[in-house]
Amino acid sequence: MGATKKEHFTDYQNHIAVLSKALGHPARIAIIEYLMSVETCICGDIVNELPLAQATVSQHLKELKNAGLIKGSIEGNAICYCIDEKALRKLQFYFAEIWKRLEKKQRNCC
Amino acid sequence: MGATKKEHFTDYQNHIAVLSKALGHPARIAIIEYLMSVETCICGDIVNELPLAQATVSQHLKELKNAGLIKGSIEGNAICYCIDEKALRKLQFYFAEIWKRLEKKQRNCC
DNA sequence: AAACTATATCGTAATATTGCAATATAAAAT
DNA sequence: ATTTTATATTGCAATATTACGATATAGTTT
Repeated sequence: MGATKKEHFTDYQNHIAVLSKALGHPARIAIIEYLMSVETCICGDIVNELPLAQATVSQHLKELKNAGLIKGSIEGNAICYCIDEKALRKLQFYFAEIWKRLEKKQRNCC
Repeated sequence: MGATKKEHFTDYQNHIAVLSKALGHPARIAIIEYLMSVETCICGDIVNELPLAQATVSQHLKELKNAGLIKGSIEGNAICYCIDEKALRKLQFYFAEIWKRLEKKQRNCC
């Protein structure tokens, strides 16, 4: 026990869960927001923007990358990280659809 | 170490992270989707809808409730769980705003 | 080449999550 | 009152996450 039973759920459910989980930490939300705030993706100093040790930030970046939320490429000395728009688009779409359905529903609820 | 350093981030970042984290498991995505699919919120048999033991489902429901994503009230013999629209609205808004900003941004990126 | 800079990885400790059997609780039905 | 039904809680094992110091890697600068 202890490991998530992914095999019982749909690919889509698992995918939304992976994306959500990756955003389930304030440091990673902060990273995404920082990446949004810089115009280009040549952004070397994410570490300096966060109140965490370099190793920790690197680990959070790795998780965001594994989930597909950011892309990284070597840019000389530094690494160029930037948002993967497709992933954020998927989340935007998912929650927009949910909201649409909730709005339509008649309110015979708690 | 090991515990999330929430105090270094904004309330909003922490809040979005809490909501995202709660959705960071396919079973909980499935629960939300099931609650959306039933018309009223008198929905007793969430356990039968999921491929997990009753205790596990109960725990996932508790987490969704703690995060504020669902509401529960006693409804005779069963418990009436239903989606807390406000929370899903917040997520919808958050990702819509992100998407808006991404669309506006000029694409001088990877 | 040696020093510097930026990032990744390793190792490890602390903590959290996941899953379930067993048990508890409490309303409903008999 | 006893049984049934629905849900919650407890206790525990397996696994995952979070955080960071130390170290590795690799490009840049001197």
